[in-house]
Order: sequence, then structure tokens, then C-alpha cells
Amino acid sequence: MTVPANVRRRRRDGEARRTAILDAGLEVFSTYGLHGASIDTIADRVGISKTNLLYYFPTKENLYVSVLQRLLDVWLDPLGGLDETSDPAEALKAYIRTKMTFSRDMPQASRLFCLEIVQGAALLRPELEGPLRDLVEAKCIVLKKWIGEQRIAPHDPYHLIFSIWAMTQHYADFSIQVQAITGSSLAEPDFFENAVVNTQRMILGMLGLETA
Amino acid sequence: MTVPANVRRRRRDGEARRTAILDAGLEVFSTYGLHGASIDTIADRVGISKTNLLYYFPTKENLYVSVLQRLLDVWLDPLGGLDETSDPAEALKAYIRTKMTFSRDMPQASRLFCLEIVQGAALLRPELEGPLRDLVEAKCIVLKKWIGEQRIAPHDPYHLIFSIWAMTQHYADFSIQVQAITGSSLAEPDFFENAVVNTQRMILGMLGLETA
DNA sequence: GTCTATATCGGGATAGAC
DNA sequence: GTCTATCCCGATATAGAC
Repeated sequence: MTVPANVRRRRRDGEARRTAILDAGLEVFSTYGLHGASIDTIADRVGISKTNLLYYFPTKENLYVSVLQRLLDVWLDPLGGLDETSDPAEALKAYIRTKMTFSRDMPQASRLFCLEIVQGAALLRPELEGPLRDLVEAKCIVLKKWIGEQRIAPHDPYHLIFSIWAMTQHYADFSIQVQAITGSSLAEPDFFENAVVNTQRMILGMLGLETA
Repeated sequence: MTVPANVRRRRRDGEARRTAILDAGLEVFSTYGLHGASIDTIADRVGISKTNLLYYFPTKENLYVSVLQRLLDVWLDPLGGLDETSDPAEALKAYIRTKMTFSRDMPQASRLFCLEIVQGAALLRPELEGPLRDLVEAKCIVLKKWIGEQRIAPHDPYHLIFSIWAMTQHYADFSIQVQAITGSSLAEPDFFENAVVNTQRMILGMLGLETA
């Protein structure tokens, strides 16, 4: 019943290869889109043949979906951290920093979701209308509670969340534009810190929480 | 030297047809992306044959570029309206409303630019680094002036402009997500007005300009 | 699991008649 | 200007040897 070492090895390698393909797929799909990307390009980046890639993922669409699914949990996770027991200012500052860190460290993921949603999210729709919607609703209750206790200014919680998403993801999705205008990107530590702090100040400002 | 009526007629019709193709191209490209869109689909929507479309635009890329170029001026225009002689609160409220109106009435244009920029803006880059950058720089001077006169709170003007863009364009680019979460879209007058007013309040709030 | 060879197909583009 | 027919290429996917 024990599994021979060479088989375990092969499995582990297989998993590693699958992961490598998913990584390469993320890079290529987020740059060229589903249709603009070619299996060949992705295979090249992994250093395997097109045919070999199709051994691991039977079709291009299948690979594409797999790439998206692997990211979903990680992507939705940070919002869960918005805790009603914590101080509003600190909780929001932490959330903004987390989102900005994502924009810096996983810009391809952000762009892939962006492309997918802009183009209709044929694939992501159920996820948006289910888990995401529920999560946002839960967090809106927290925000409303804070508003009721007059701990933050009374802005519509849904529009507030949209604003935070828009502002933070903008630095990943529109980084080319940001770079064209400012000459900088989040990859530069100074600019990153500046963008984080500015975004935090703007959001806290709109909520009447300036810590100045 | 006079141009016969039938030739004028043909020219006008030709222009009308070109325009119809550009319109259809915008719709299809903004939904499927450059590579996902097919000339056939666009031709169908106009009610002409693929071959006939290629008579007006020699290649698919050519059509794509033409679609983008036609939109550029309209797209960059609103920012020009931010006038230093006017009242900061009123000027910003007007700008936000204009941008939100664009998001409602020209969501495809917003999405096409979004797709293009997310994917690297191979084509738009010069436009971003030239005219757009200059325009933003000019407006930042206005904002800095307002800050110097202590008429608005001291936020970095570049990040401020990015925020306004992000927040307003979000309603066009991510409308599917907005709809999945709130059940509404800018097409509904109530939701539109609500989104506009909320966005205005949030921005004015962060600038210390609440008119409450 | 990985390769070479090949089947297959959608779609961009051209030729030429009308 | 518009059509039909066709060429042609890139890219997905499959077959089968190793």
C-alpha cells in the first residue's frame, strides 16, 4: 500500500510543473488576454513544448479557468480582515496597505481579474454574485455600525468599498498610465510608501478620521 | 469645380458607413478585446460583409486604432474644464459629475481604454506620456495653488487625480461587479444620482470641503 | 511524460467579377 | 462599393512513437 519513492517524486514534480504552468499562464493571460495569449508562448516560458502543456491542461480555456480559480481565494481574502472589533482608522489603514501590497506584488493577478470583469466575467459572475456579494454585505454591516456610533463619517458603505477597491487596484491595473504621468511605479519603495500613505490619508480624510 | 450631387451623396454615405463601422467596432472590441473580436462580428452588426468592411478599413488593427483615436480627444477633454478661476468645490463637483456621466453614457469607451492600458497600451503610450501627462501636470499646478491658499486639504495632487479617475471610471469598467453586489447600474437614474452625489461627497470630504 | 508529425479550423486578407 | 470565392496562416488540438 505504500507509494514508492520514485512515484512520489514524479507526483511532486508533476505538481511543480502544473504550478509553473499556472504561473506562466497568469503572466501571459494578464498581458495579452485570453484570446491574445497563445499556448505556445506560455509553454515557451515554462520551457516545455506546446504538446506537453496540453498533457497537463487539456485545453487553453481549461488552463485559463484554472489560473483564475487558483487566485480567487487569495484575492477575496483581505476584505475578510476588516474587523468590527478593531479601531476603524487602524482597520482601514491596514486594509488599504494590504490592498496596495497586492497591487505591488501581484499586479498580474489584479490585471487578470480586471480584464475578466471588464469583458463581462462570463466565468467569474457566479463568484461575484455569491461569495463576494455576501462578504461585501457583511462588511457593510460593520461600516454601518461604525457610522451609527459616529466613529466614521456617514458615507454609503457600498460606494465607500468601491472607492477603496478602485483607488488601490488602480495602481496595478493602470500602472502604465501612472508611470507615464509620474515616472514612477510601486516597485520603487519610496513611491510605494508615498502612494500607501496618501491613499490612507485620503480615505481617512473622507471619513473624518485625519490623524494629523 | 463644383462637386456633383451624387458624388457628395456618396461621400456622405461613405462617411456614415465608416462611422457605423467605428461604432460597431467600439462595441465589439470593448467586449471581446482586440484579439477576441472578429471582423465578421463587427461587419454583421453593421449589416455588411466582412469583405466590405475591409474596403473601409484595410486591416483589423487599422480599425482598432481608428476606434481608439476617434475617442481620444473626447476622453481627455473633461479634465481641461478644471478651471483655477472657479471655486474648488464647484469645479471638482462638476468634474466628477462629468466623469460619471461619461461612465454612464460611454461605458464601452471607458472599457476599451481600460483594456488597452491594462494590456500595456502599446498604442496609447505616446499619447499618455505626451498630451495626457502635460494636461495632468497643468492641473496639478492648479490643485497645488488651491492647497497653498489653504482652500483644499493638502493631498498630493497626482494621487488625488488618480483617485478621482479610479472612483468614477470604476462604475463603467467594473459595472458587472457593481451590479453583482448592489443589483443596480448607472443606467438607473436613482442609482446614478446616488453614485454621483456619494462620490462628490467622498472627494470633497477628503479635501475638507463638506458642504453639510 | 515527452516528443514529432499532422489533422483541423477559424478568421484575416486578397482576387476579380459585377 | 459590394459581392463570391479563395487563399493562407497561425494556433488549437490529436495521433502515435519513444
